[in-house]
Amino acid sequence: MARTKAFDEDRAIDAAVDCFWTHGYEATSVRDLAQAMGIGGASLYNAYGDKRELFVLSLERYANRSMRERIARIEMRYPPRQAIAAFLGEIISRSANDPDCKGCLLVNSALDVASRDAGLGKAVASYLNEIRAFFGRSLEAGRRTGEIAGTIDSNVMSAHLLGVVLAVRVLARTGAKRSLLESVARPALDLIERPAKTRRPRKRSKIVN
Amino acid sequence: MARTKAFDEDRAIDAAVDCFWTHGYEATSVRDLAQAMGIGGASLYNAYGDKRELFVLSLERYANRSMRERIARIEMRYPPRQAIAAFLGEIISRSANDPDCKGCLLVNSALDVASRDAGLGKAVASYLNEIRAFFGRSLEAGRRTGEIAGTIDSNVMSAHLLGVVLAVRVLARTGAKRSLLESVARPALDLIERPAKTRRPRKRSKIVN
DNA sequence: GTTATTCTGTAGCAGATGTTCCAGAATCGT
DNA sequence: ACGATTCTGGAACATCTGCTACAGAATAAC
Repeated sequence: MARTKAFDEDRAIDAAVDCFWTHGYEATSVRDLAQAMGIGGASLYNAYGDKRELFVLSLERYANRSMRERIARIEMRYPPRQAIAAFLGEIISRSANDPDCKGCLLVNSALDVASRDAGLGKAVASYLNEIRAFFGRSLEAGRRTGEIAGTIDSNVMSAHLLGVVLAVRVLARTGAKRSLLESVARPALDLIERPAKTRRPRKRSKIVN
Repeated sequence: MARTKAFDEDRAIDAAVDCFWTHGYEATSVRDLAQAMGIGGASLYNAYGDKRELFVLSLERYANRSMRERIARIEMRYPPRQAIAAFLGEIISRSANDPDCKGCLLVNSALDVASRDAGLGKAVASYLNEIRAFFGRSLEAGRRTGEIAGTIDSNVMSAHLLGVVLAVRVLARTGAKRSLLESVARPALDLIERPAKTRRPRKRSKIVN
């Protein structure tokens, strides 16, 4: 027994994600948001309560549609070691073909807003930890199948791989070339290749796109 | 034949650095700056011209007093491979004992402002490249002295090491624990240890503080 | 001491910020 | 058709933004 909303909430959130992603939290005004979402300011406050609450929703939406989707898709499609390479390769490709230098919303937020808002900081850290957990799972699975050397500590290496992701996304935001991004990742990929017991020609893992 | 400035320009710039460092470019207002610097708004504009110009000066000041000082000091004091370990160790220590989660002004700026201002973006990228150059020099020198394996490509590895620095500083800003930061760096440090030609017990390089 | 020049505090500008208020429009159950 | 309830556009709020105008204070050369 009430008037129905005249806008698609999902599309609206996607527009909000895009705003925050491109310009950051502080530099995105509520009016920018409302215009991009195609609604008035009153509707925004009625539907989402607050700029900050809308940002929290946007983070969650981004995590679901971008990060978690990627992890699930890759984890399903590739065996463990290739999954790691595919993940890094995809991040690098995304970052290299990123004319607006948007980078990753989660990483951007980590530096932009997480330090000033403890709650958001915890949320961001938790999202980043999901990436680390993916690497951890893949490393353990790879060790079981023998794709990955048993000498590798998956707790340590998963943190290192998360670090590679962060570094790539930071450099991408400064407009770095693809070759630099690949150099950042290359040694980490080499590390998780099964080291030959007997000397044989080093085969470099192709970065999957 | 004119009135002298009533404030210490160096101290004032340091205060500005601190503001930008803690709160970022956008979230630091000219009034915040003026108050922290202990001067009036008019003096600020008279002496530095602009908020953006003051930021450029602050970046340079920070680079000189923090990054370049560290590089010069470490490069002078340690042999190549230890210099790399010492640099990473110092970054980690700084980041672990950073109650305000300030991180690194250059890295913060890379995400905060570099994407919206091409000029600042180039400046930040250039500063970051100085870190990479330091790693490159150290790797080459280490190869000459035999501390570092000749199989290591210093162009690739220097980018990777820069990546570790970036990752540590990003994670530090989200309040990560020291153990996580050390995990991020550990595999990179292991990589630049001279690999034994004959099997012998792996010795881990201590992270120099 | 005069004078030219530079500095400094205060006040103010126009515009943007996050948020709220309110009258009216649209919907649903009855 | 009615009433209760929810949504919507626009105007308005107080505050903040970067920046400037201006009058006066402090200096250094003469």
